[in-house]
Amino acid sequence: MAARAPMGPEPGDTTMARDAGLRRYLGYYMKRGMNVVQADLNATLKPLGLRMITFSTLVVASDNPGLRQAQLANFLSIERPNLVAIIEELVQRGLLTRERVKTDRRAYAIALTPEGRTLLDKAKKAIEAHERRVFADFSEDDQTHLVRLMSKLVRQGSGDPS
Amino acid sequence: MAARAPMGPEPGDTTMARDAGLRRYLGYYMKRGMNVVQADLNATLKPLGLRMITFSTLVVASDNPGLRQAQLANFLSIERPNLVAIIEELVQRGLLTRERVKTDRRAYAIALTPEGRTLLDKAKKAIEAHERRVFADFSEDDQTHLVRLMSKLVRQGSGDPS
DNA sequence: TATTGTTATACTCTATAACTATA
DNA sequence: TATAGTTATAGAGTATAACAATA
Repeated sequence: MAARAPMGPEPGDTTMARDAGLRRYLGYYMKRGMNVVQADLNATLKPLGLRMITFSTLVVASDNPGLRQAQLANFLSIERPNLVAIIEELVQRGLLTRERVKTDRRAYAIALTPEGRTLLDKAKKAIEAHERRVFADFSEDDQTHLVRLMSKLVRQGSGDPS
Repeated sequence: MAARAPMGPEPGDTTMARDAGLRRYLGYYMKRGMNVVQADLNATLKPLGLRMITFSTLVVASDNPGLRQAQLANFLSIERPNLVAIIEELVQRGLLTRERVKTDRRAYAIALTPEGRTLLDKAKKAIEAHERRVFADFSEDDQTHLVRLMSKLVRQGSGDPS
């Protein structure tokens, strides 16, 4: 490394600033916090061959047996076209069934197979361990606060004045 | 729509569950909150021709004049290859300069142009309005809590026991 | 040998338009 | 005409390997 110049910062001098300018924004803190959660979540699900969206799909399909894809996409807040490959993957792996609805032959009813149930149970345990790990420093109050604050954001985003 | 069957839920019945199974996870609340913030942030920056990453790049470059790309990528928590196109875009638009470092001819020193400064000032004002809008329901205490909780996550993610 | 910036590449996530078959 | 699922496509975001120039 070159010797320090006798006066003033040399190019690339980083005596302090770094990301200080970004720490003025609440959104920056949220992004960094979310990155930590998401990285650990992905690492948690990887050994099970799942991602966040496939895990969520199994959870919602499990809670709403017989759901149609359009409704499933709606509950998952993703576009219908993007759900197609996800469903296809889970059906191919024998985790979901996709059966024609008798009363509407356009639609498919989605449901978990026994194998899907088994994997989902395992994944839920892994996710619960993941949350205990990532939110280890969170008191009960912290957790309540987090849910309250995030819910405020979601209400704000939906234009709901309640 | 078909008449309701006399007993039991028909396929696709959604009398209650929806995403209830996901609401057991703190990460789900964070994801949904983050989605609201990010959607409004992107809409805010779009008229200025900026994205979250280009805005952040201008902020950090502004606070650390003469920074090298590798350091910049480090501060922005992105991989060096992914910064190349971002810098190139901002240089092409006349917002950044990229000059060879005299003492190390491998490296470039990044700095804002006057045009970059002007746009950044405008973007900062837009982002501040965005944060007032999105976090409108947040009290001072809420904001303090949010920063504290997110910082706990970041410490957890970095393995920092402090 | 190691580092800076770069190229090439690939995978995920997301969004839209348009098609088909049904309703 | 409208809806369910699908196809094709395109844009971001992110990650890794490998190269040329320089240290």
